[in-house]
Formats: sequence, structure tokens, C-alpha cells
Amino acid sequence: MAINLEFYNTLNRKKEVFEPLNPPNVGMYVCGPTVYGDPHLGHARAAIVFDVVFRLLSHFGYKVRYVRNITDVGHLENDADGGEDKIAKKARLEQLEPMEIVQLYTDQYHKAMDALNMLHPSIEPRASGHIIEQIAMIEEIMENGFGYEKDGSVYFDVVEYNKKNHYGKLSGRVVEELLDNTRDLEGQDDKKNSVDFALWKKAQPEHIMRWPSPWSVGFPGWHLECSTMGAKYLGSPFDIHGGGMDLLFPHHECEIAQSQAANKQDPVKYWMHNNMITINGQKMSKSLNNFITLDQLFEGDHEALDQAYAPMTIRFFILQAHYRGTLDFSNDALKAAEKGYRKLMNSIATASKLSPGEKSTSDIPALVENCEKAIKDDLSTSILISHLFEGVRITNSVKIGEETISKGDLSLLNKMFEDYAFNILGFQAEADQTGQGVIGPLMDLILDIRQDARVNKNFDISDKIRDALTTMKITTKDEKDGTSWTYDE
RNA sequence: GGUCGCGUGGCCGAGUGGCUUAGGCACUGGUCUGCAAAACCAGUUACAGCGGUUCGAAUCCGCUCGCGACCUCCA
Repeated sequence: MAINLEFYNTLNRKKEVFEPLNPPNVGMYVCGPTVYGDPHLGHARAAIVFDVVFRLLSHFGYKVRYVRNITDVGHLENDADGGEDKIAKKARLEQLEPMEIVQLYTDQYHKAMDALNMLHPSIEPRASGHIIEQIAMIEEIMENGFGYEKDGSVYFDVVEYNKKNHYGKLSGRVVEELLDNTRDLEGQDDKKNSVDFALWKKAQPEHIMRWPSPWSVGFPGWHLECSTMGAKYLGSPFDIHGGGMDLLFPHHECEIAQSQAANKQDPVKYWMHNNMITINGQKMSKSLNNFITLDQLFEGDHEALDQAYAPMTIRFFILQAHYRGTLDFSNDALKAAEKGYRKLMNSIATASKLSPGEKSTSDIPALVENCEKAIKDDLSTSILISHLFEGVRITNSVKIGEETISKGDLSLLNKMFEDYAFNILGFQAEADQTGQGVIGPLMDLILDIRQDARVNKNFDISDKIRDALTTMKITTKDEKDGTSWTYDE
């Protein structure tokens, strides 16, 4: 099943033809959220990008198992806080059970993902549910000579590993340089070398989340869960591993090292990384405290926001940029996305009601081919969208009689919108505009009354009705064959 | 400090050697309309700076300036 799909592989720093290890099956693992805070725009970008990869692969006939984890064990806060678990810390602050926090923010995340019309992953494993597997993996690593214990904690011996393997193959780091450059940390560390990282951490007394292990009562290290769960559900090696660029180092680098050390296998064939969302040119992140949560975006409840933005506006905004470039947030950009998206959706609705003519004045098959070419070229969603807008122009031109389209091409055009706008890009038509229940007939009545007024040139009445409807966010359009209306939420 | 990346028109954002008018938004003019809205047509504003390679560069190379990411939890 060669479909000429190309992805940029971070591992080799170039675009490569995608060839799954076991066609037609594809295994994809994506780093999910650490559930200790509200999901923000950055989470949305990663999730949307790989949602499109998932949809794309499925659309072209692959059988995809998509695994996206929930990190509910929490990573170490930093080296200086005694190994305190991030989730545990938050729990104490808010006087809640750690698992309460986890539940709360997992729910928030799911809610936001659903609003953004994300397909659910095939499996959404939790780190806390895989402690046993993680311990087993640490034992493998130790047996193979790449892990050592110190005071109940276990560390990965990067220097030893690097003798026969290449630590840094993904991120381009050089161990010797890392050793030179790492700052001294007051020697409060049990690590042999500063580049070593924790596989298991002994819990401090105040540390709430803890599990028994052969070494101590504690918790697994930062990078282990992805290695473990990826191998468990997708095998080793598997096809695609995705995540944000900020996870490239050290997280993904460590994943490779651990997996290689435990399973003697390079774990992943294609590494894909989405770039960051910036605000005023700066990365949006928890630590900089300049992030905007998805709820704030949907509600317009943030000082940086002029208004609320619908989930689909966010989705469109994100997909209008290529996933490997940074994307700068601004109200103007979001407003532009909102208008553009609405235009696209209106036109798609129009296309479904178009009447075919004798022949086509535009080359629809070529347009469809361009769409396919774009999305297969390293997920060039921005170019795909520009082609969809060519479809918009054709649709609207046919509607006003400037162009014609054959019956066959019309169904091709509609299929193109269906396939690319909805199935692959994952856009979603907004609330049913034909009107449900009583709304439709009611609107018919109102517009009928207004039409009578217009025929009688009683424009005071007709404009009064239109103005009132506009206030309710209902836009009316007087067209040749009657008045249409749309509701903009 | 080390490693890597970026700088495109009013805004966002594609494009990597020679017509891409990319596309969206905004703006201007026109068509349509009772007026609008929507739509269509036309138009305006570019490739950070300097130098080099080349018949030809936004696109390759060098330098300068500016910005950012990673090196610490982060999508």
C-alpha cells in the first residue's frame, strides 16, 4: 500500500517516504498531557496535529492504533525540591487527593479535546496504571548494565550507554558537551554524572504518590512511562512517535536510550515534532505563565482576548500554519481565522445544494489531486486549505452563474470537501443551520413576513426584523431565490 | 556559554533558483442589492541589511543586525 506519503523525521532531519513496519497496520504514540493544570492552546496544537495524522493515515487505508498517554504520576518538579512530585505538590496546595486532581484535569482535557472535534485515541493509558511494567523495564535496564541504584533511587547511566550507543542521535546533543555545560547542582545529587537521569525515585516523606518497588517506596522517573507503554501497546519498534518540540530533549532522547537499553531495539521509526505556539513571539508555557487555556479561549475570558473563539476557529487557526513552524497567537490572527472558517463552511453548505450544468469550467479533478498532494507532503495543511478555498471560489462562482460544473465534477467537489475538510482536517459544521424542531418553521414564518414587507416596500418593517435577527446573531441574506439565514454562535 | 532555528507585503501564513498574483483576514474600486449581508471581479502594500555565487535568488554561500527554542517541568 504505497501511497507516497512523506513525513519529516526528526531522527534524520529530513522528509522521508512513510513506509510502515507492518502494513497495513500503523502504530502511533503521542505524548499526552500531564494532568495537573487546565489544557491550553499548546496542548491543542499537539493534539490537533496528530489527530490529523491519525485521520490522514486512516483515510488512506491504514489500520492505525493511536496511543496517547495521560501522565498522572507527575514528573519531578526539579532537582532542588527533593524529588517532589508535581501532582502531589499541587494536591497539597489545593487540599485534595492527588487522584482528585488527576481526575479533574483529565476531565477538563477530554472536554476540550471533544470540543475541538478530536477523534479519541485507540488507547489512552495512564502512567499510574503501568507501575508494574515500569519496574520491569527498570530491571531489564539494570540487568543489561545501564542502570545503577543509589539510596533507593535508580539512575540511567548515560555515559556507560553512550560507549556503545549514541545518546543524542535524536536531539543532536553530544554527551561530552553536555557534561561540560551542565551547571553544578550543589552535589546534592546521587547521580554518577550530571547527564544521568532517574528511572526510579525514592519518595520523600511528604511525597504522597508512591508505590513499592525492589529499591524503595517511590515513583518512576520522568521518561519511563512513554517507553514502557509505547512498547507494551505498539511493540518495539513501532512506526510513529509524536509530541511537542519541547519534549525532544531530554524526554524523547531518554526514551530512545531506555528502550534501546532494555529491549536492544531502536524503538521508533519516525519521530515527529510539532512546533510551539507563541504569544508576542514568546513560547506559551506553564513556566512563563503566559498561556491561555482552552476554556478561556472558548469563553473569551482572558485579558489578552477581545472576544470568545469557537473551538473550530481554534482548529482552523492552528491548521492554517504548518505544524513544524511556530505559530504566533493574536486576536487579529484569530479573528481572521474565524472569518475564513465561516467562509469555508458557508461555501461547503452551498456546494451541497448546487445544480450541475452541462460541463465544468474549472478543473475539479486537478484540484482534488492538489489537495491530496498537499496533505501527503509532510502534512501541508496550510496549502491544503488554500486549495479548499479554490473550491470555495468555484462553488460561489457556480452559484451566481459565473461558472458551471458537471454532475460528475459536482459530486467530486462535494466529496473533496467531505474528505479533506471534514474527515482529514477534522472540521465540523457548526450547529445545524437548517433549523431543528420549531426553529425552522419559525424562521420561515418570520422571513415570510419580512418578504411581504419588502414586496410592499415597507422597508422600516423589513429592516426592523433583520436588525433584530442580527442582534440574535442570525444573519440574513437576500438572494435571488429567496432569503437564507445562518446562525453564528 | 553550548546546540539548533527563524526574520516574507497592514496582520496571520505558504513558498527553496527563473510565471507561485499561494491562501485567509484587512483595505480600495467595481458588479449585484430597496439598503445591507454574502458572493464575484479588479487593485494596493513583500521577501531584515550588506556582500558574494549564478545568465537569473525571497530561495544557495558569507557577514551584520534583530528574534526565538532547547540545554530544567512543559504540547
